[in-house]
Amino acid sequence: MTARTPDSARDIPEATVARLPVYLRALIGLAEDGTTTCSSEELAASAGVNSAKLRKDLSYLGSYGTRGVGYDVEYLRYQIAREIGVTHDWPVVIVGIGNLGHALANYSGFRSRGFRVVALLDADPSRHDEVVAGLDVRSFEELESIVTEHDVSIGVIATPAVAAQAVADRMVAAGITSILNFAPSVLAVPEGVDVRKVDLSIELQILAYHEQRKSVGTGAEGVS
Amino acid sequence: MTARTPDSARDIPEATVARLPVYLRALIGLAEDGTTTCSSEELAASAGVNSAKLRKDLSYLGSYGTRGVGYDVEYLRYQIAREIGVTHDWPVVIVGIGNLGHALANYSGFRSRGFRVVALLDADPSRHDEVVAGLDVRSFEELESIVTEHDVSIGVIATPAVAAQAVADRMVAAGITSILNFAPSVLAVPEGVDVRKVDLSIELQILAYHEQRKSVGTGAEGVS
DNA sequence: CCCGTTTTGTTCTCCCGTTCACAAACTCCT
DNA sequence: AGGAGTTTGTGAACGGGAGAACAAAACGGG
Ligand SMILES: NC(=O)c1ccc[n+]([C@@H]2O[C@H](COP(=O)([O-])OP(=O)(O)OC[C@H]3O[C@@H](n4cnc5c(N)ncnc54)[C@H](O)[C@@H]3O)[C@@H](O)[C@H]2O)c1
Ligand SMILES: NC(=O)c1ccc[n+]([C@@H]2O[C@H](COP(=O)([O-])OP(=O)(O)OC[C@H]3O[C@@H](n4cnc5c(N)ncnc54)[C@H](O)[C@@H]3O)[C@@H](O)[C@H]2O)c1
Repeated sequence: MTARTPDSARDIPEATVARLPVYLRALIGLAEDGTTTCSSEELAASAGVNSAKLRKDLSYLGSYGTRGVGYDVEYLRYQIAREIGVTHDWPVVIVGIGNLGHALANYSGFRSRGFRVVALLDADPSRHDEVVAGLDVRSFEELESIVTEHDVSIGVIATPAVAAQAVADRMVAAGITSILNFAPSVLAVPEGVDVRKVDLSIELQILAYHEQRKSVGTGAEGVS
Repeated sequence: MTARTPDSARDIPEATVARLPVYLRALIGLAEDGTTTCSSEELAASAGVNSAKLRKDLSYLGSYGTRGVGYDVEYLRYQIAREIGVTHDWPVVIVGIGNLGHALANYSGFRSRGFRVVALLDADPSRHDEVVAGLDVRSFEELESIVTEHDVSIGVIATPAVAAQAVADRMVAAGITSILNFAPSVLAVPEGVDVRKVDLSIELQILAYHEQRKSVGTGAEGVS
């Protein structure tokens, strides 16, 4: 049975969870523009969604708005950040410091959005001399000690596809419970470990599918 | 009743479209292993999905299997590739050749999966000397002529977020109708233009949310 | 040639997510 | 203070997708 959870721990729909970061980013943008209050309509426009959907999403977190007025930008921003869990930084390790790994290591958006890269690992010894974004590239063998030392629970895989499953297995064994996978491969992981994949080719192929259909439409298909 | 409409009756659900590239990749993997025939069960396992879902997805394309036998790997592979539209290469331009743009330009997966990078563009003149992955980095001003010359319909944005909307506008004006956006910003585009976004921070924050919930029992940090 | 086995293609049901529409709640103005 | 004007929060309808279950089709063995 599920443990009864005191007061928070309502279960937020997955689709809503996926949009909370978008709202958070929109709120940060509004705050930087000096906006202190916003309506659901304005925030929805900034986030690129329907305002009814936005309100329903926010209602899962609680009643943080004021009817007739709107939302306090700073307050809502904090509440969403707290709900997502990015009021403090999460330590992250990146494995596979090739083309993509370099870009990720140099990505400044990590720090500002609740994450801190604590180690860069690669299996290729010739990479171990290198310093990327102020961090040594270290041996993949150090994974376990680094995970333990920094209490890392999130790992990023940027190795070739053939190595991805083995890297994931090592990560899981070391105690990592969330994996972001950039390699184009299907990962098998135990229950309780979350995997999300980012796959450039799939995104492009989805675009290609729709693109192909657009050009078919130029020849009029007279149903109607 | 669906009459057998070999080319027209395509109303493929979006969720299915998003999985077709995964099936295609699984089939390529099977073919490389020398497998000539596979059941829906095997293919589903390779693709990491439920076999019923796989069969239903494939049924939208047509009846390409043989009952009691399974699917011919090469034949199904071709049919899916044709449906997605990657039997020939799509020309692609990448705008913003910074950290991420370099990685993308060097990514070999483009060629092998139905895409061909025809130009790398950047607004920064100091980058124009560079040659990346055998291509000159060219001025963003050349966008229109390149799009026209190569009949490009797909563009990739890898610029900072502040520049993304302006780049998208120029792309659309130049005739591009599909955009893959790596910048963390919401793009507004006209009807008929498809945008897909890849957002590292959002993926990590979704993982963080679930990670936070996992550790609810273990002594929360900073819960006030 | 016929029957049992295998596996597809499809139907049916359930669940999740989206959207509409509106009552409740708050502010401001007179 | 009271009413008019706003805007939130949510109940309900709707549509699409996931998964179980099964009938139809192909193959092989006797
Ligand atoms: N480059 C891109 O833009 C891009 C885009 C989309 C997807 N990807 C995918 O991301 C992955 C990495 O791409 P890349 O271009 O950086 O490749 P790359 O070959 O440049 O880098 C891979 C790195 O992983 C290291 N590595 C290999 N096996 C390892 C192991 N077992 N443990 C630890 N490290 C290991 C290699 O030493 C190398 O440094 C690939 O799977 C690729 O398909 C890349
Ligand atoms: N580096 C990563 O791993 C990573 C990960 C996720 C998202 N992103 C996002 O991808 C984008 C690029 O990241 P990056 O690290 O490569 O940044 P970067 O600063 O290294 O590169 C950006 C490039 O875009 C060019 N540019 C700026 N304005 C332009 C314009 N108007 N037209 C054409 N080119 C222009 C710049 O000259 C520069 O070369 C950013 O939006 C970033 O948030 C990067």
